[in-house]
Amino acid sequence: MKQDIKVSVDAVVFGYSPEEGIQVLLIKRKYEPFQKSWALPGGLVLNEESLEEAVHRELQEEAGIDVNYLEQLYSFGQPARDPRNRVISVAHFGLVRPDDYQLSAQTDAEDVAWFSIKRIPRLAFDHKQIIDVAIKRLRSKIVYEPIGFELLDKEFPFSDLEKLYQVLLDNDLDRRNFKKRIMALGFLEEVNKTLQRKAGRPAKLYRFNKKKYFELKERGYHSDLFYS
Amino acid sequence: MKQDIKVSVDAVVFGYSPEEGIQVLLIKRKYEPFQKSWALPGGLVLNEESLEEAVHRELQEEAGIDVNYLEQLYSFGQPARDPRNRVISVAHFGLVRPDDYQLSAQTDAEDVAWFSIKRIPRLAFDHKQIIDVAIKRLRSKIVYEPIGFELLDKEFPFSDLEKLYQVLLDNDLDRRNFKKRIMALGFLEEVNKTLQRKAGRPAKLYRFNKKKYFELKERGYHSDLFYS
DNA sequence: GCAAAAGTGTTTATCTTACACCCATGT
DNA sequence: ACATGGGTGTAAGATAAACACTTTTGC
Repeated sequence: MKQDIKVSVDAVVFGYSPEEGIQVLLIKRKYEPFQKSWALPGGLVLNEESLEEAVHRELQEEAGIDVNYLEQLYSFGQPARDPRNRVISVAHFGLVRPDDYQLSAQTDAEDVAWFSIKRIPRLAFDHKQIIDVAIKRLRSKIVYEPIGFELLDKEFPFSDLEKLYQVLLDNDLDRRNFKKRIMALGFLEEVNKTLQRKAGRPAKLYRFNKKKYFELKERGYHSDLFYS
Repeated sequence: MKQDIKVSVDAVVFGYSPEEGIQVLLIKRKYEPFQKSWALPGGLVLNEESLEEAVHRELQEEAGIDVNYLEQLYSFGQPARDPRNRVISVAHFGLVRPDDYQLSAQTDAEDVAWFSIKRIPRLAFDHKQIIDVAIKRLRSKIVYEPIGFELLDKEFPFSDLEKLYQVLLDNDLDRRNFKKRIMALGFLEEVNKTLQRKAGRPAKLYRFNKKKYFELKERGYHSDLFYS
């Protein structure tokens, strides 16, 4: 009757680009079970490392990336979720700017790639479910915490932010009202540059001032970004 | 280098009474480590049971109660949180009407009791931290989901709900505005009874209509109970 | 000069807040 | 009759929503 359960971590890492929308990072498994299936990066926790450390290590080992935002998502522990042994997975949720890294399959993975969340292949284990939970978390979190910025370039045109919110919340939002609301929050600042991506008028660039955000937050200031 | 980590569940079960405020269920440990310390009910997950089942079982075994609301809270996995082996605890968050049960220490616990969250004794392991996270979750969740009703009698005077929200959010709320908002949500219904607890005019009793709530929720209806 | 994307204010409607007195009961 | 807790509406202020034309660039 001795307990025989293993503990792993998995990471749902989201990226974004105005062309591809929201993407998720997947690896192709090198070994059984689910050999050659796409799956979330992750693996067993080592005896001496924290859960977070395990996630960072696995992301490094399997995909060669380093997220700039990470939080715990949920622990998945159904007895039958792994066909071999019982494995409880502490799933995490991460955000990264895809352009910051060149993906490279490392030791444990045969391949790594970004997939649009609209076209996710069949996945190993219960990883599809985990992604669904993560997407829900992303959608709900983005309305009350400024995590969207972690997905955009450090300096970005305002329209990127607009598109990100539209893609995530898929409601048409009024550009003028959106800008008013965001600017009223007080932590977005204009940098003195412009960017032109294709045609059209060049866009001013903006930057998320994280320090200012935390100052405002400290002062008991609270405001949802959107109520809709 | 084989993984040597155990998996446990712990439960932060909240109760409420208008006199005592928010209370948390604790047990006094029978065995080492932390023998005779107060601690959260919980214990190792069995090989064949789900995490939720483990929580229900432990609550039954240690305190003789059955919660009517339960959700996963967070997994605590710092390598040093248990002095013996490494144990990862999947903490849960539960709500119960204290009057529904007579607490009774069972096999693994020497004692069980409710403690006001204002007077929590020194606890075993990192359980104080876990409770802090749970309180935060309770406070934040009660503003956007009607979980408060799980803490009140099935039929309750409106003032109980008022007091619950005041205690939790500790802001003075306007009784008239509060009632308007709650009633506008459309899932609280008057039952045709009154209750008199001490002096004063007898209070009408109300009931949370869970079915109506889920109907409204299905229809894409969303509304925060409070923004403050 | 026209297509493409960025930039920008005002008015109206809705929602939130502030506020105070009367009612029904027990003692 | 008074103390205790329960019940109730309205007006002012704040916030969100609706709405469309001009600007700057590349081709």
